[in-house]
Amino acid sequence: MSEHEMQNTRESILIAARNVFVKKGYAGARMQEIADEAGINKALLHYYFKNKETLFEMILFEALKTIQSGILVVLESEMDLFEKIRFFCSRYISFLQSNTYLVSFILNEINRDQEKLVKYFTRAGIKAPEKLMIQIEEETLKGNIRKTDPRQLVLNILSLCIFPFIARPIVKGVFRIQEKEYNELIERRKKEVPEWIISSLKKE
Amino acid sequence: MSEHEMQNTRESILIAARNVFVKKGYAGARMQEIADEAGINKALLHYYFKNKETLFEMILFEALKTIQSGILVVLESEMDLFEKIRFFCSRYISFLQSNTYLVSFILNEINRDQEKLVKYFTRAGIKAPEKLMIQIEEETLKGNIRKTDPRQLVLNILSLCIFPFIARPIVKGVFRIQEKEYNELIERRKKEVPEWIISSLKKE
DNA sequence: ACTATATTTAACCAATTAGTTAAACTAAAT
DNA sequence: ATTTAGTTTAACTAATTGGTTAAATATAGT
Repeated sequence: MSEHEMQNTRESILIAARNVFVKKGYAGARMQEIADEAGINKALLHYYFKNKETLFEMILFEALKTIQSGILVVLESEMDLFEKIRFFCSRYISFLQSNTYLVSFILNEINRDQEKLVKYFTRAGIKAPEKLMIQIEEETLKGNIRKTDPRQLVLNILSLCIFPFIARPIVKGVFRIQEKEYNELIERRKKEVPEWIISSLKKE
Repeated sequence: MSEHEMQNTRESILIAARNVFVKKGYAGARMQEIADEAGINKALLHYYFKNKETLFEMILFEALKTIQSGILVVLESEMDLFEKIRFFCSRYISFLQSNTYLVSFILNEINRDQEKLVKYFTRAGIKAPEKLMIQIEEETLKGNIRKTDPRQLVLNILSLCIFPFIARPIVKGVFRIQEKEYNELIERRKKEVPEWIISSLKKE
């Protein structure tokens, strides 16, 4: 087998495992099911990953690095405040659209070992967005925006971007929205979320 | 044993189970651990609840009914729009403050059996808030508020109220916020969330 | 006192499951 | 041709776990 095919196998295991972990959570996931979904057998699965825990942790760590390098970096960039909010929200939602597993994967384990989870966050380079928070304080001082706790603003942005992905199955069920329509609804939020945020910042 | 003590045992099992399910999820929860946490033995646990699944479903159903009767009813009341938004947000956050287990409990199983979960929601009487959505449409038509998709507004309210409870451990960890301070931060949101929502509704 | 029910103890079973092992097979690389 | 590494098959083990059972004990209501 070529090194290329080896990468293929490895990759298909990671994707399979990711899917199973998302659907079943860590405790509910079965190594056999992961092997099946990857189209291989259990022996080979253990040949690549020595056990369930390291497999899980590798995926988690990859996921966090993806989040960090894929979007959170935007928060430290040099744009002005409103531009940054618009860019970030839109890009964050796009990012979650093409990485739907991410939220569920992390959410599933959020109550399991919180300390460990936070350690992984920091090890993946995820930290409070200092640059953005300073910008907010500056604009507040200049009187350009309403007096705002930067942490609340960040929390609001994250809430509005992420929650619709978390609550998707419930909202779809309760509001009787089809998958396609729900996706369109999310699509519109790329433009709307930043405007809602900004209108809450503007002085009345 | 009196009927009262019997109720006590039953109740302590439900609370114990709830805690264990929140921390470990359905698959990760152990009947032995639930028994231990309830201060009884496994035999007695099965004497009260015939198996893990029914125990879990009873708790889930109770939780959903609590949400429905505790807060969602507000959405169907006769208040005017802004008043309703203020009342609802504040009350929802209060409710989650005193029922912290609720969000985690539901979240843990959201990817497990989505159809079943939605069935439970409807059986608990949880449905789209027609009254509120009509109010929004009316106010939009009257030109009192910006043109707004009612479903987006509901989603925004839920996002801003619920997400801080979901993301608590991560936000605390990443922003280095202590439990007490985080609670104060949430406390402030009771007044602030509705104002953010309302300012996003007002015409510029 | 008698009954019915709550509770404990302790052993047990059957099924599941993470992980192991060893032998055989395949195919690329040298 | 030989080596090396990926892969399969198939059986196995050791531990865990949901659930059961039966006998003994406790206790409240009658």
